[in-house]
Amino acid sequence: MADLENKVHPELIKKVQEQMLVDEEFNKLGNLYYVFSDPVRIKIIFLLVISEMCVYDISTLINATQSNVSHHLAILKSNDLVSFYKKGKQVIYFLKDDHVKRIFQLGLEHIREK
Amino acid sequence: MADLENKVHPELIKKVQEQMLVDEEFNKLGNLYYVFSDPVRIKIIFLLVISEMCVYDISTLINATQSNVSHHLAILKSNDLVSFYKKGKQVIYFLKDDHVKRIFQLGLEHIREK
DNA sequence: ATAACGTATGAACATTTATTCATACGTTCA
DNA sequence: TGAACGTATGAATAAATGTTCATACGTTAT
Repeated sequence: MADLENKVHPELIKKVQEQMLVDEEFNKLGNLYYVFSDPVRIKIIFLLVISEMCVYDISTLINATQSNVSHHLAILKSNDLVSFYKKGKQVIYFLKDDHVKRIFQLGLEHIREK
Repeated sequence: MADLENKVHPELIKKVQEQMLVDEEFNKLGNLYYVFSDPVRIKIIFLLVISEMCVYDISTLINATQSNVSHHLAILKSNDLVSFYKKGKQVIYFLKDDHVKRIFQLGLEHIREK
């Protein structure tokens, strides 16, 4: 009988392979968290957790240029985390999904503990 | 009285400013999610959610080079998401914190819905 | 002591990313 | 109609990132 202590662990390998996700799922997960990974985007998410908001207010609150905020909102939009509606000249953005709020809050818990 | 419909929204600005996080917290959040944002690292996290594991097994299971996995583990380690112990020649990595597991699972729920 | 094994690390390169600037688009109001 | 406002977009640049390769480190077994 092979000395499993000193080799790869075949029983573990097998167990994991049975539940392995497909690459496309890992990529989607990566994209989702990528959106959260930038300080400017996290700030935008933080704001939208509190309330829907127009681009100008977002720019003001996080001290970023309007252009920069627009670029980041485009990323949030293309990853389906936000949607928007128009109100006169303004574009009001809001979170599409409650998961976004929950992921944000879990992250906040994490960095605040210890 | 100013026409608030067509200007910045001062009452919203004020409300948000009262709960605004400090920049350091936003940066920490960004770093946390950054770790999740790469497909290779997400795969590693997925594996460690299932079980602690040595570097060689991780490399095998996700089809990556040992060097690549080591580099990514270093990132996970420096961001305090994993820890490790040694067992002979092997180094066994494990998740330090249950939040990591929960964040992963929330993300998975998100991408699977709809 | 030396070889074999599992892991870590540094350098180099190609790619991706964020920010800024200039400008265009669409809506409202005069 | 034209000016002002709010927003979007493309190009350019600088910086950050991921992967590979070569090699070093530490442990075990001969």
